Amino acid sequence: MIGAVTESAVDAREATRARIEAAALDLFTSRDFETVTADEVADAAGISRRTFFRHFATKADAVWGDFHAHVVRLEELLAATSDDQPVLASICAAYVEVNDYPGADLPLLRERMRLILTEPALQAHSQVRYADVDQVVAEHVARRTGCRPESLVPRLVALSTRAAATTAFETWLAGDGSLADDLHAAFDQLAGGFPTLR
Amino acid sequence: MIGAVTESAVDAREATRARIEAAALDLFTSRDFETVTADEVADAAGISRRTFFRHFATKADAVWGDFHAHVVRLEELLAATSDDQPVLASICAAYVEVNDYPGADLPLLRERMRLILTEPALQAHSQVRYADVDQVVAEHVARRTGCRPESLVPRLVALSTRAAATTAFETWLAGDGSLADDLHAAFDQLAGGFPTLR
DNA sequence: TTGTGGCGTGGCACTCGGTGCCACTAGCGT
DNA sequence: ACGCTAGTGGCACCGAGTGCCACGCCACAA
Repeated sequence: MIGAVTESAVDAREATRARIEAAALDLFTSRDFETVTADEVADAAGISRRTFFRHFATKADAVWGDFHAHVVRLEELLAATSDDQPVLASICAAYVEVNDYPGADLPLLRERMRLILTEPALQAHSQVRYADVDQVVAEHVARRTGCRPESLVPRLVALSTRAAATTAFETWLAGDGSLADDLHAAFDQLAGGFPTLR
Repeated sequence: MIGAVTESAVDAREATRARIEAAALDLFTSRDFETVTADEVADAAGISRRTFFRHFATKADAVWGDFHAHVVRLEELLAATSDDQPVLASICAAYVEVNDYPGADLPLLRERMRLILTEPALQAHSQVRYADVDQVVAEHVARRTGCRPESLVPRLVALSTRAAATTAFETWLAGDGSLADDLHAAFDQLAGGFPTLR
């Protein structure tokens, strides 16, 4: 193994980060998000309050794993799509792929999403995180359609596909099907202009 | 003037509320939202910090006028729509109607929306306010389609029409056309399943 | 072995948003 | 004149987040 010693520092940092994340999710699940203080999470993770905020800029951020990595991955998936595929289909496929978790991680994902979608403070915070996703999607649409990312169609596609993804998460949480199926169902409705509404 | 005396109490309350709102919008416009403290807004409005938080639960709430009234009005407009009209058309019409401001108020609306759409803290806060709108729209769609408001189509229509409205506000802010036109353009794209994307 | 420099950490003090509590005052009806 | 009510200001408090400093640990060089 190369540099096993030098890795230890990084590993330790990642380990504490994971401990904080686990402790936070645990506490936020057993009680309301707002009633849990940062001190309590820090105590449960065995670190100081100050260190908690060195690992996570916000109490809310402890709920989102490494979300930035997901955004980057989504960007790569979109960049790799073929131009033959319809734009909406490429976005749907990318959303499905980036949310393709191994079965063992699904309970964790459920809890995360339940918190984000139901706790008001987290729901508010999500808007800021999702803004990055919107920008990535809008740039992809702009690339495909040849217009600016800030113009109507790219922005609308970005926001409404995210609406589809959010709705899919809602129905996934309420039921017991697969997330991929729910995503496809929502995207089909959207791409078809809501056929069931005449 | 009729009842000038008895009205004075209510009028005074509404007047201070309006003063706070004006002072807040003024300060948030001239500087960043986050750098303006509640104390400064209170001082500018000639009231105490404590009183500020009696009129507005949150610093962010001072930016939104009487938003609850708008939600109620939207609900009434949706309830009054004819069943002959396609669902999306009725929602579009309601959005257009509820955002039909007199020309003199447009600069104010522009400033409000610019803040809400660009300042991260306000963008996050907006999610909580818009959740009420989503619920009202979802219930309307549920009424029209005969399914539960929490099911896929009502929720997706609610979230994606709000996405359309948000996008319309973005393009309206960037350009110099009418808000109604931008709303119609966005809703047309959405209802047509994004025809320009093949 | 002995520096020495970097990095993660803990503790402290501070700002600011938001809340509960109490006391004061002005207007109103009796 | 009396009490009632509603709006207000002041105060103390909590919790999120930040800047600062000092400590300890580990790698690396002499």
